[in-house]
Amino acid sequence: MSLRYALLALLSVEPMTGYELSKQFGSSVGYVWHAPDSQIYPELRRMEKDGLLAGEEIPWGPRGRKTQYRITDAGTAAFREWMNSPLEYSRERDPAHLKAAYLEWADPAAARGQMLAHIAYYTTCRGQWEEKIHELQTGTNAMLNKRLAAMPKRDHRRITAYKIFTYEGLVAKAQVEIDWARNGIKLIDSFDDDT
Amino acid sequence: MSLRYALLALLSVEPMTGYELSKQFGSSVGYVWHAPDSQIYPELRRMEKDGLLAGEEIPWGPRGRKTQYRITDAGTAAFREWMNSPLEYSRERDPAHLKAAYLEWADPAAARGQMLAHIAYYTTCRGQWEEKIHELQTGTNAMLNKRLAAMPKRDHRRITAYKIFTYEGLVAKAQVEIDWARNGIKLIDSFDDDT
DNA sequence: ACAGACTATCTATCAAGATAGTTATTGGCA
DNA sequence: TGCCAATAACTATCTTGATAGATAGTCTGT
Repeated sequence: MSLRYALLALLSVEPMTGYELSKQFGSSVGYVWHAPDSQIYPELRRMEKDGLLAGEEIPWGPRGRKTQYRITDAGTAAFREWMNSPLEYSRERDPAHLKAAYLEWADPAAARGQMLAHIAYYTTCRGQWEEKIHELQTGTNAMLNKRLAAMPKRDHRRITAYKIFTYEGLVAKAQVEIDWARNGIKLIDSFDDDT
Repeated sequence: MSLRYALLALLSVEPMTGYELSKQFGSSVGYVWHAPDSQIYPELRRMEKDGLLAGEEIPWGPRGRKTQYRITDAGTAAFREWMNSPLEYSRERDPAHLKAAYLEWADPAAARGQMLAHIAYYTTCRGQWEEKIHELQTGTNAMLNKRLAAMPKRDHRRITAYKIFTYEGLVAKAQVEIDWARNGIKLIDSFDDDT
């Protein structure tokens, strides 16, 4: 159900087409929520049917046309309600840690390789998130600027701070994964040496 | 697909029935992988059909019977192969951080409540994981002792170390979430005060 | 003898997510 | 003018996961 709210979040800034939304899922919100277009288009239609969005067919060139979705009052209310309701925590499901618990089954080389891949993956994530923080701090984030333009000036600092807070949390998470995997390599090495 | 490998991991220690396995998902492995029995029973049957497990009907009381599954050589090989193959990282999907990015939409009280719930949830997790570490360190973990009994003595330290390493990673993750939410509360308070 | 908790298994349905396509138009550039 | 990348949208299938129940036998204690 979070896809629905991720879409409402984006459309709360400005109306967008399904295509534009699916692009967003590859950049901005994409860092906290990802979805392919094959999930987005049907969900948008469902949301329109539920009255959360209003779709408008707009022409695109001589023959082409596209549907731009605008959030309705009901949509805004639904989003606000979701924001005010507690989050349900679903059970842990963490393949990386599941595998780590049985690392003695892997060859030392493969185990090391997986730890390095873990480090590489989270290093990339951390880099992208740090870049986001930089954009937010320097006022060069397009989405944020659009959002701020539609909001009273006194809320600007608060809105920006929450975004930075979010990405800082993600950076910290990535850092923990990196540190953990580094310890993993040390551990693997220590047992590989004294064979 | 990880459910399959979580089951193989458990059955690599000793044969178990579907019921026993589903109990395990509520305790030991349950902390890194959870699944309801309605997923476990069909998966076990599929795995038997695929030759990874061998099921044996064993009587239980006068009329009752249960199926105990034992890992086959093909099952062991499949598990080892999974352990040696790199993990695919799926895209981020993190409702807590998604919500945090739009925290200005929530009432300060609700926002604070969610941060407190986040802290409470991860504090519970951290406690359980720390307890697991304690069990592993003091040799009081039943599953680990069974596994060690079936393994050459020289591997004992390594096997135990990997388990502890896993849970230490989980504890660190939980700690980061707790610290993050604490910062969140500070942030919310700072904006709520100067209204 | 019966209640009640626990063991054991199975089914059905639904939502969510992953994967891999198909179709068609636009707009820039060589 | 023709090619190609980008825009725009849709469809189908499959797997996974979530939720709620149905069924039946066992074991312990009163």
